[in-house]
Amino acid sequence: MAGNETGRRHSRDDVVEAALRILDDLGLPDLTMRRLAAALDVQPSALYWHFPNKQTLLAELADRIVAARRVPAAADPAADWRDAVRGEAAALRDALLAYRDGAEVVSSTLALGLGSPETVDRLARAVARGGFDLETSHRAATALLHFVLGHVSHEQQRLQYDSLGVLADGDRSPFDEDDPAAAFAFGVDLFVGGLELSRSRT
Amino acid sequence: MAGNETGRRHSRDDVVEAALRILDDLGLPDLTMRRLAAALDVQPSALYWHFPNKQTLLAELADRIVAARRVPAAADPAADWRDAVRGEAAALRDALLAYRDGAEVVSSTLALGLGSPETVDRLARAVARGGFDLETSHRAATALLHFVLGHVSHEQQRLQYDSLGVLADGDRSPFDEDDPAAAFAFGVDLFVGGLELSRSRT
DNA sequence: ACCTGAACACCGTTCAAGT
DNA sequence: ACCTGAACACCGTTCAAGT
Repeated sequence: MAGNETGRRHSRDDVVEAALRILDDLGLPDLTMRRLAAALDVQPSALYWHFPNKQTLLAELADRIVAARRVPAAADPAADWRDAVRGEAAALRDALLAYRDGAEVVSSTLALGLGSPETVDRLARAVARGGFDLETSHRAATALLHFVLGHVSHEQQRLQYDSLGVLADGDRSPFDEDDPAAAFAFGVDLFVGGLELSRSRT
Repeated sequence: MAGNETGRRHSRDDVVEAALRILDDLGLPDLTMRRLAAALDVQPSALYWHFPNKQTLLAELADRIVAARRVPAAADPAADWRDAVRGEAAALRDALLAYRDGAEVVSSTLALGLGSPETVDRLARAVARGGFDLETSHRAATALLHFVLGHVSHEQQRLQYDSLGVLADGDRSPFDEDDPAAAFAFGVDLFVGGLELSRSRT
């Protein structure tokens, strides 16, 4: 149950893996230091030998979640920059969806300035292949990232509600979306289109 | 200190106003039911006569924060739809910035499906003035809303860091932005441009 | 209509001490 | 190198009872 069958003590990696398991099984609100410690059969204080605090642990989880994303086929340097941007965005969405509450975990550590800048950098590089300057690429990338995180957070929240059966049929807010993948693609295309237009105007 | 100088007991409105004061003075993490009760000179349990739980209280705060936004001059039905969208987005940003952690409060209640759909509806109506169908307007509005909330959350997070003096000079991540208002306008224009392009293609 | 008092079941974090 | 034991200073929420 503790992910370590030999009687040995835990590594930092054991802690992270147990945390990811709790996150995926129970969700972010139930990922507490005390529950994590119990899953590892140690006292809560033992976790503070591996991580200075919970935020740092969450940042590590966020990094692993986004690092697990596939490299899009559109990363092919010969591919059109629009497809590169679409591919990066889709890969990011998939990675966030791979863990329960993944978008929230990544959002929170991003807001705190923790976590690596890799995520926004990759998006910015895809945009830059359209010939945009650094600042434009960067601004577009952060705007797109905000959309992706907001969209997937919302998507995952609905998953939870639906599984809890909280919503009576037809009790859904108009803010909800029947086809999340299509709504996502539409949003991404809005960005791509906006960039395209801004270029054709210079 | 309790906002009620007569010896009378508190109304639901008193509770909300005290909560908004704590939010603005101390921030969302310090807005606890116990602290709120102390500010009103009542026991924590007293709050549960006015609100069933903390989430409902936060939803009320979120509604008040967004309801306080000015109606943009561009709401003039004769104005260009692009300016209407820009105006709504800017008014929303201003409203969120008016309270400490305003964007986070609104985000959290939006994600939970609480709070009124007014916010996304207003944006959707502005978009619809460009002649887009209902679904397109709605999708564009939610995408734009996600950008606005993500952007302002990040902006407010940085305000907090700066005021705490946590960041050594030049220690800022490339995800940060020197001119938030310009970056915001750029992001909004990306949306507007994308919509414009999508229309010119039909 | 609005609140008290007391309790329940939790949190994250620190720190001296142990092996 | 990794963990225990005990504590500190908190949380949100419930519920019977009071005025």
